[in-house]
Amino acid sequence: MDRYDPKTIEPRWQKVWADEHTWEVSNEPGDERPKAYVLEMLPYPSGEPHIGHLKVYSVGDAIAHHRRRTGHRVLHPMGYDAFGLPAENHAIRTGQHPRESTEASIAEFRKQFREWGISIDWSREFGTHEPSYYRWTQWIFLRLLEKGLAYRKEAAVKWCPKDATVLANEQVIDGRCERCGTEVEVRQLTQWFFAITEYADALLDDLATIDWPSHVVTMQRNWIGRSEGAEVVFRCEELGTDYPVFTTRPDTLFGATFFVMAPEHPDVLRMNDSPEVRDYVNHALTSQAEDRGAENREKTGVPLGRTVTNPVNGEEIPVFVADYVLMEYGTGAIMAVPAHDERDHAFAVKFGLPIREVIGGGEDVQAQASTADGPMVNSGQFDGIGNREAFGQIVDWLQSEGKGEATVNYRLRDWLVSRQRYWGCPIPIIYCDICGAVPVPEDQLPVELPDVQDYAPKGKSPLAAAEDWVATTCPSCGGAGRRETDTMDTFVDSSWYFLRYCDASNETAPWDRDVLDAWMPVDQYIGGVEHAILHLMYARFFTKALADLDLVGVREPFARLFTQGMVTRDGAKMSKSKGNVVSPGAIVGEHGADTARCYILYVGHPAEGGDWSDDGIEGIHRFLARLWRAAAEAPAGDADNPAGEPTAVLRKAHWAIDKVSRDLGERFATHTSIAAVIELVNEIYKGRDEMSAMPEGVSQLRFAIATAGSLLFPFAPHLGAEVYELMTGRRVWEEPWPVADPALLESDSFELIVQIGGKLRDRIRAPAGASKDELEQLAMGSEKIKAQLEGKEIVKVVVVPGKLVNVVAR
RNA sequence: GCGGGCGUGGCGGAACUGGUCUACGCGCCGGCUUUAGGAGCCGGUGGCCGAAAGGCCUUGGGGGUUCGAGUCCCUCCGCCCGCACCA
Repeated sequence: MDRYDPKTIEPRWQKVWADEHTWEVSNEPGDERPKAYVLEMLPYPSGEPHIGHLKVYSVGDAIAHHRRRTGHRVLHPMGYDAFGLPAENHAIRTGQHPRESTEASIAEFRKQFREWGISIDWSREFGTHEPSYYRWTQWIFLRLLEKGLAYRKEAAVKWCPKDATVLANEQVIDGRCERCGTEVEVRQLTQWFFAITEYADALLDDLATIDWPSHVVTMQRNWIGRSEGAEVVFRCEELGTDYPVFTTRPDTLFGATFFVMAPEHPDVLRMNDSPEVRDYVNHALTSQAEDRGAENREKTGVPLGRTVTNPVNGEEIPVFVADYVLMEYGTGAIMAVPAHDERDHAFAVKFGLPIREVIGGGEDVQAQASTADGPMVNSGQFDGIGNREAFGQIVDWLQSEGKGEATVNYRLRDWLVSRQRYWGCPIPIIYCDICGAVPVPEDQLPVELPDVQDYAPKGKSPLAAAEDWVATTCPSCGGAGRRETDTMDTFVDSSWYFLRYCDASNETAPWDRDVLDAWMPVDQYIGGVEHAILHLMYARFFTKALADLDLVGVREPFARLFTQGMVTRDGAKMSKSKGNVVSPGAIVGEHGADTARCYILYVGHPAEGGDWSDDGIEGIHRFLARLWRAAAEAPAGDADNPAGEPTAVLRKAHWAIDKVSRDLGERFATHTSIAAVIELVNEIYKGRDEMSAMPEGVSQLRFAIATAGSLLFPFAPHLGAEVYELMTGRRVWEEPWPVADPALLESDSFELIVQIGGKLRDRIRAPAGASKDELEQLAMGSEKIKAQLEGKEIVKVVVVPGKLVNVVAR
């Protein structure tokens, strides 16, 4: 009883919250409080939680508690993104079923979350690998299929040879597999896709309707990569074929002096299949991303000995194959305008091709491509018109001639969702020789994942080995059928989990529409920036598609997003190879959950990376111990009615209420919130003897201690609850968030800064609430000021009430 | 290269609409307490000069706006993050 001991305090409160189901919220109508859906990104359960988990759930929990205590009905659930490669790779090494290792890990996560005292509604918990969940993942897949948003096609796709599976474009970083870093290959395969590109404009436009960090918005905007321009048809008379190109600069059409095709373009060899061309194409196809993508790389290419016709002036221009043109973007062929495009300029210089300026007033285009605006030149009927206007006029003219039209191009590709892996959600499709790809009927869902002996990928899904499972009957004709053996990308699982939480135990539907609409959207989403494109784009796409299917009532899933920074240790990134990993389990075991949670929120603004140092955590522990001791040793009294003249500690308590409310409610500044409570506790310590000596001081002291516990509760829930109960006998989470008394925020006097010409000359006490005139008189009455102003002419006097008086003199 | 962010003590970092720069913590120094402690408590701590009072300087460098700039503007330097031959 004489020492702060988290080992006894923390389990006691955890038991109260578990026994009373304190954090569960009902879906039944009748609760009139406004709703707040606070959600942290669900963890991927692998091994034990790491320090990043401690951080994200500490931040989210603080927000959830704050919302509850400001009168909201808070949904704060938890689940596990359980399918995925690491568990499967572990299975390949050890033979242990991925379900076993995953569920062991889930059990560990759950245990630690409870030990951390995170306020989760456990009644809504699930893992995405449970048939009762993925049944609905499959159900949604079939809805998308019906709507034409899921489809199967043969395409050149990215293949990771190490993981032996295809990858989505978003999972390829600099030509390498996002997971294992292996360079990806391109393969021609028939795969399942989701038509996310149909939502490209909506995904772009609706960014304006959500409150997200600007860098995430920018990343999504870049990824979607919308460009407005025109498709223009160049005809090759010799082959009798039209070649459309996409350009964002139709105003430069008259400056096109050659034409370039990507090496992958299917017509390259039709144009010219000489050994030289074949060599170039083969070389370009085999040399992969790393050198092809290299910046400012020397341009290479081969002339194809053919020409195409420029539709605006009938000019015949030569055709080249060159690897600076990408097959994936636009049409895989371009019109080259060396005067106004840097890349084309470099190519023209190297191959001695003409450079014709078509927009005047720019730089010397023979030396350098100009991108400046100006009047059109060398452009026939368009000469003299400003290029911006000419843009539209040329498009109109092309359209009327049937040689082109205005189009929009996107960088975004459809989402490839097939994976040739075991540990994922089976795709609910049956192939039949007669009926083709047939959806599994709804009443046969879920298509459960069968057990297999060997998880190792062999270029086809390990599921193919489960022959009893694969062989089935066609739901359409009753003949022999074979199940799809690919599984879905795990990002599909996490693209709708936030919807399932709303109605997690519904067995007849993924959710009830009324229940869903009552909770959605997520009001505050919290997670790492690493998902800025992948998860956050896919989840937005799902929400929009489901809205169009009339299954959800919102078009954006996450109204407000907060991205937290990475935790480093002593300035370095934590990694197993460096051996500098801090395990939350160890820290919590040593210092207690409250200390660990407060420290991680205290080391810096949560949006930025915090630096963990083992020395620093002692300071927080000391502070918590001081607060506990203050409560344990406080003289008896009444904490609710602080009577008498306000003492310094009472003012400090109100100041802390004001500060923490603002920081936690609006600025997410948990570190300065905790600093404010530390200051309050220091104030309590400083004056506790004299205050306890006077009767009204006791109640003010106890009020201040209770306030500290109350304000600390979102960050250190166990100690906050303990201290508050010691002072008031009540449960802090059932109490409203305290409101600062404005009258006590300011003291009755303050230190007035008196400056002459912006330089500090004197400090004097001034009464709070004094008028500008009174402050000015007071300042001018100061002996020091009088002395220094002697013989000078006062030009003007600036008065900032509550702060300073500045005299400008000459 | 393009877009965005940042630069404050020995360290992590505060500073709301321009108004006492360095809150809070770590570290360090001094003291108290303890059988002892790497435990606890109290005090001090931006730099330079000074016994002190006090003075001068200080938010990456330079310039500007202002009575007043960490904060706003220009410029240079440095770091971080995204995008990167996207036509």
